[in-house]
Parts: sequence; structure tokens; C-alpha cells
Amino acid sequence: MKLGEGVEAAIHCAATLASVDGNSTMPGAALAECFGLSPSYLLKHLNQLTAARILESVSGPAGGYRLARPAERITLLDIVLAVEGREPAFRCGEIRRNGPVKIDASAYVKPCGINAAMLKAERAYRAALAEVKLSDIVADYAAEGDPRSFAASCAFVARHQRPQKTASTNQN
Amino acid sequence: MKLGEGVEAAIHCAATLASVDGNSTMPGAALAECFGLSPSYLLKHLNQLTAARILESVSGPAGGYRLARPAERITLLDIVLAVEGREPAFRCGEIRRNGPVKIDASAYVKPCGINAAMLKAERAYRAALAEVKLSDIVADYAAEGDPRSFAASCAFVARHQRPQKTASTNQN
DNA sequence: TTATCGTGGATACTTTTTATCCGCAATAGG
DNA sequence: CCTATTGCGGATAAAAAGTATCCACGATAA
Repeated sequence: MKLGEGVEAAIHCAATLASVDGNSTMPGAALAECFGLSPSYLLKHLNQLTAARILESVSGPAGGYRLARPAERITLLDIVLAVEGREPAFRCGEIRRNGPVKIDASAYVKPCGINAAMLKAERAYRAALAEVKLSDIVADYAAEGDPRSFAASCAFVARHQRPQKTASTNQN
Repeated sequence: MKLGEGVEAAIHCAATLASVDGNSTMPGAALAECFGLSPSYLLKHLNQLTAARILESVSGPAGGYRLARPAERITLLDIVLAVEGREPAFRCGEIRRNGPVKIDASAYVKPCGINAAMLKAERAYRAALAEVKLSDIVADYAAEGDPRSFAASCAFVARHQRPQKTASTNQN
């Protein structure tokens, strides 16, 4: 069981985007620089977040990414599912049918108990992730993190964020 | 997030071994045949279970595998950890340090809040798996499964299990 | 002595993950 | 209109992990 590195990148980027002003955006290249990630690959993950309607993207100069909704309504589960996919970690291959003893399919209508147990565990996993909001991550970072690194993050965001022309209803 | 196919194989094999008599053993080749798996690869997983002291192995003719302890004291978590490894699914790469803004290491003594949240979710996952005993899986299979496939499984085990010479204290 | 079985290493094949590149569409600013 | 910047998508490739096979070896029951 392993999560791709994109998950960590996606969560950090989303947390960073949570502190841009109003409807301003931040370019993907700036986010990549912020965490020392390869820009071209990070864009893939940002794109997945956009497809999942967690982020919004703006093309053109002064374009970039911003959160599609307030950080209070984005959970870690949203991000993990967007990047890793929605399929469960355990996939039942029904290998019990593959044995030498041939029994017709009617003997296997009941779902496999092993599968049920594994899926139940994953529901617990997802439920725990769903309880953590992106705003919690940001608040924790602001409260528990070192003031120097927090200030540096804010300065970096302030330096790279770009205001948009079109008016927006949610002023943060 | 994805689990290897070995997990499914390992659980099915362990459940099968739960119904061998006394201290009898069952060859790995028979287990592979039972689920239509490649024998040489399944042995790797059985070996991992042996290394984790979930199974015991006996060499020589009439040798094979058996549970190292009663099925009531083997959980799905034991098996999953033995096959997939004990490392958490999420590994914090501390990418927040990789940015262009250089801050000395003293600014990052606090563990990352993202990491904490992800590990907490995985603890919930593991706790759910730890609650399911191998004996539960077997009992569910006997009670809920189709009588035909259950009978076929029992017959297969009875046909391939091999009694051991050395006396054992735990008669199932 | 022989045949069967598990162990461990070496090796190869396949799939997934990670990463890069390029052309395209969108668009802000001159 | 023109140009520069940015996101989007596909093609491609390199790296890593997962899957699978084989063989030499030690153990052991008959």
C-alpha cells in the first residue's frame, strides 16, 4: 500500500492557494518553485484537482490557479481521491473461482467476505480523511508551525499571486 | 493507493490453512492450485507470512505450511502488514523545505500537520483491519457462502493436507 | 538413496509512476 | 492585431515497483 508523491504536492499546493487574496490566482510554475517540484509534472496533479472541481484555473497572462470553493469546504479526502483515483485500494479478484474445482457461477453470488472487510477498513480510512478540512491544515500551520517558515510562505504567496479583472462574490 | 494482489492471495491461503486438521500441513503448490495462482510467485508471499510468524513451514516430503497460531489470534492487519510492509502509505517528503526561501532546519522541528492527519487516517484503517480475525473470515465463509463452494474447499483441503509425525500441543 | 518440499537469489517481464516536451487554445496588455 | 504568458492535452520516455519464472541448495520422510 503506497500513496503517490502527488498527494503530498497536491495538499501543499491547495493549502498554499488557500491564502491567496480574494479571487486572485497563482501560476502553477510558482507553486512548483515553492516546493522545489518539477513544474511540468506538478501541472498534471493540479489538473486533476481542477478536473475534480477543487481548483479553478485561469488561462493567459496573470492566469493561474485558485481554490474553487472556500478551504472550509475542501477535505483531505477530496484531494486524495482527486489525485489517487476513486477506486478502492483492495480489489477482489475473486480468485476463489479460479481453482481446479469447477462450480457454476451461482455459487458465488454472495460477495466475498474478505472483500467486505477490506472495503470496510477503507471506509474508515476515508472517513478519517473526510474529517480534516483544508482550513484545518492551514490553521494548524499558522498556529503550530515556526513563525519564520509561515511568514516566508505568506511572503511567497503575496509575491506571486495575481489579481483578476472579473469581479468575484467571495472576498475570501 | 493500491494494494498488491498478494494480499488477496495471502488472506485466502491463510483462511484455507485455518481448516487443516491439527498440526497437518499443506504444500504451497496445492494452495497455488487451489486459487489458480502462479506457484513460484505465491511462495514469495507465503514466505513473507512465514517470516512474520503467521505461518509455519515444514520442509521435506509431507511438508508444507500451517498456521503458526490459532485463527482467532490472526488478524487481517497481521496479514496485510506482512505482505505489504509496515511502512505507512503516506510518507512525508518535507517538500515545504525544498522551496527557494532558505530557512535553517530549526524552523521545521514540528512535524508536518499534513503528515499527522494522513497517519491518523491510516491508523483508523489499520484499527479496522485489526478487528477482523481470520476466524471471522472462515466463519463467515462457512455461514454465508454457498454450501457447494464451501464443501469443495473442505474437500480440497482434506485431499491435500498431510499429517506430521511430531506431536503438537494445539489440536486446532 | 531418492523424491518432495521450502528457501533464497538471480533474472526477466509487465505495469505503474514519475518526468519531460511540444503544439494548441485562452487571454491580458500594448 | 500582435505578443507574451499561462493552462490543457497528448505523445513520449525514463525510473521504479510489482509480477513471474527459474535454479541451486538444505531439509527430511520413506
